[in-house]
Amino acid sequence: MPREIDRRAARTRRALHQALLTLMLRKGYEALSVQDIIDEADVGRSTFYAHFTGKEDLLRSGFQLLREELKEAHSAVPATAAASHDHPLGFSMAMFEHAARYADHYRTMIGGRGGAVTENEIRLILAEMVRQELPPTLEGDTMPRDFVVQFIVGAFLTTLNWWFERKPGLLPSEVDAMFRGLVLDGLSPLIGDQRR
Amino acid sequence: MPREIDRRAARTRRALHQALLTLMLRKGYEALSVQDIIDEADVGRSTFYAHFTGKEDLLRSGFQLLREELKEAHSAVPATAAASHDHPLGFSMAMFEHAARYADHYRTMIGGRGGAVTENEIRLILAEMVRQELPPTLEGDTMPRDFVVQFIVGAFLTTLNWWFERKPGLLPSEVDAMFRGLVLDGLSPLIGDQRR
DNA sequence: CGCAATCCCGGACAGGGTGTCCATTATCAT
DNA sequence: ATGATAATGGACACCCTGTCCGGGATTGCG
Repeated sequence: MPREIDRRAARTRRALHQALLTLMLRKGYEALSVQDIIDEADVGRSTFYAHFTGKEDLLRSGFQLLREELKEAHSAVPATAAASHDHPLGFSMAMFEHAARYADHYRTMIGGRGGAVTENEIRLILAEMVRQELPPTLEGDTMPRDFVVQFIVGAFLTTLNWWFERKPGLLPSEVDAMFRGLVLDGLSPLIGDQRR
Repeated sequence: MPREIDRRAARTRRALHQALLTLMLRKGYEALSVQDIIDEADVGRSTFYAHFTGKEDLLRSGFQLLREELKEAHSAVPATAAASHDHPLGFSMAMFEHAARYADHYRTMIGGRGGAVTENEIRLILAEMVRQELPPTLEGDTMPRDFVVQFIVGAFLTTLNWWFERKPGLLPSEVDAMFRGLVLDGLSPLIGDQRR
């Protein structure tokens, strides 16, 4: 059974993650200090460093959580009409569907001001996820693969930002269709154009 | 005529810009302190703050220079075979040709380790440049335009990185052709597919 | 109950970076 | 020569980082 004493530590970690999210939404990532975070989380300074080595460690750890949550969501709610499992871009589709559904969650990380590090961080994480889930049978050369990943991530972030800032009225399903269209239209000439 | 006294100030600024580039290539941007920069440039602390408000100010200013240099290069050496002036993506093409020719210069900013801030900074600058030079007559809706910009910037950075890290033997002209192919193939379905 | 393990806390510390101010010196224009 | 503009070193107050330690609180277990 999970020992109570572990749960205490877990709760502290969760409090810190939550504090980071809250503050990022308000001030952005760059402007944040460890001081701010532990104040928000109401946690001692020493305690923070007992769990994480620094600010970026906390951030990475947070992304790790999001990532696991994402993969789980993808395999758990398997076959959406469009984001089928066997489509080569299925995972990316599912990823965006997830983002569209939990938009607030994503807005925290993408929309927050001063997100220089944050946005690049997100980009890297997303890219890694997309790359890992891309079927290895796309093309021979390595360049197209890298580019496909970049393309998807770009479409992902651009579409979300566009939604948040320009067309907040749209429904998740509409934005989702937009994303799908962009990816398919733009990517078809670059990959084998399988099914479509 | 330009007063000698102004030139002195200009030389100081140039020294600082140069120092920043040199150090970025060696240590990346994040790890840099103002101290390092003024040491490298052999300039007093107070002098630095007399010209710039801080590290990022210096960086921005450096990008500003690059940007002017770029626009000048584009209009001065007008009609390359491929990057014609009247093609809707002409400026982007010229931009990449420039990057391919002065690869070392770009490698400094893109390749340097720890380039989190840097890379996002570059992304923003490039995006702004591309956006401004895109003909306003691409599509009606605003979304495709944002996306086209993102697409181009993504292709730009991805291709350069791929070149630097994976295929350093290729000639600038070959990489250039690759970039052009990617952009045209990927973008044709999204814009009016003009000429091609 | 009592002991040990585990976690959390506050405070203190050295080290380094930042941005500002000022008095002083060097360089240039006329 | 003289006033204007630049550059300088140094000092200062402030904030942030990581680390360390002693003590207090909670939990697991005999």
